[in-house]
Amino acid sequence: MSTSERLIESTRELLWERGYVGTSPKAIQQRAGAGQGSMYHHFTGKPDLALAAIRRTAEEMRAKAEEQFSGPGTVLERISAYLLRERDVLRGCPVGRLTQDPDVVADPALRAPVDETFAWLRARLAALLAEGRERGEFAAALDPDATASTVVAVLQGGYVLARAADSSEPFHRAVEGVLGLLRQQHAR
Amino acid sequence: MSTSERLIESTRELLWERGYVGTSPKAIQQRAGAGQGSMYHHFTGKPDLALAAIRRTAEEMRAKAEEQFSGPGTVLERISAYLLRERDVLRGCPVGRLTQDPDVVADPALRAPVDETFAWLRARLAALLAEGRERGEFAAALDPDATASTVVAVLQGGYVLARAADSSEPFHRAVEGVLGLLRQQHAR
DNA sequence: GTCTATACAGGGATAGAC
DNA sequence: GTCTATCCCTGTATAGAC
Repeated sequence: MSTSERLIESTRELLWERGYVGTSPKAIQQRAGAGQGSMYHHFTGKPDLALAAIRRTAEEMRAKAEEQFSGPGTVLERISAYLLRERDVLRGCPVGRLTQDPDVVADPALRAPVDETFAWLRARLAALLAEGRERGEFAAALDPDATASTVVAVLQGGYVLARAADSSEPFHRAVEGVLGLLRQQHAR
Repeated sequence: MSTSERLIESTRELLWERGYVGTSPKAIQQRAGAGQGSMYHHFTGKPDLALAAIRRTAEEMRAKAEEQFSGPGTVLERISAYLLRERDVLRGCPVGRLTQDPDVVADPALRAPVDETFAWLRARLAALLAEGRERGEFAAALDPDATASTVVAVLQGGYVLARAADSSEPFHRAVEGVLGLLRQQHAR
């Protein structure tokens, strides 16, 4: 792996673990096994490197979600597969955590990939839910847009609850809860 | 207001805005209009002051939630009142944001108030939901514990989506979505 | 491309005067 | 109780040699 690759990967890890404010160029260099000179040769500075890292993480997150969304089964089955997918719950969401970083949110360039990721997720889930409703899988009263946001929020909030409790239990509860509510829509 | 009071209040604001890592003693002192000496006279250091601030914020959050929970109306009405309460959405949750602070989560003393707050919230909502089910407000199939976690997660995740989009819209969508799902439980 | 040297502000705290 | 001085480390970079 090239030095610039290693720098990006190290930055991705550190942003996930410690956020933007908590990640120093020095820490990045050490983890990547690169010197100062290398880093400032390949990137103009911390924001530039962070941007590359955030873009890649966002892209990866969308790709992984799409795997479940375009998988086999009914809409409810695909949404369940997405929600129940193996996740490193206590580490939280590498994209969602950035929303708590004032320096990320304040910089339009850094916030953009985060914004786009959640916008895409919500739209994709809304389309799925609308398709399910069309097929009679869900009650006509179900609001696809609102419910899509709810589903994404349950995941993001589930991570928060898990980290607060230092246990993945509340995350799984929250997912179970929203799936139960969706199933009731189904069973009517 | 006493100096020590002002230090705590300034810390609360800064923790909310910038998190633990992003908040320096110097910034706290400046906002409080206090010198270094004052701060280190009243508190042993940054963690000590943060603990006082976090405790107070957590307490306040529980008190505000309890206002809605013990208010008038059916269970669904009280939960709706809680979810629809006026909130400063783009600022996020002052307690939930701490879960993204590695230094807070790593320190049992700092994490404790955060943990207790969400544990209390989930238990309180679960009790309400169980009461509603008992009264026939909700389907017998509703799982109070899981649904309680879902409701709390929707709020916490709603904040994440709002900050990502730099708009309170996704927050309100997510709330609307979960309320819709709860109402369907009701209308059956 | 990578290294080392250098710079300078800020973080976080202690010491001692008042 | 509060103030100022001082301390050492880290953050974030720039400069220039190799």
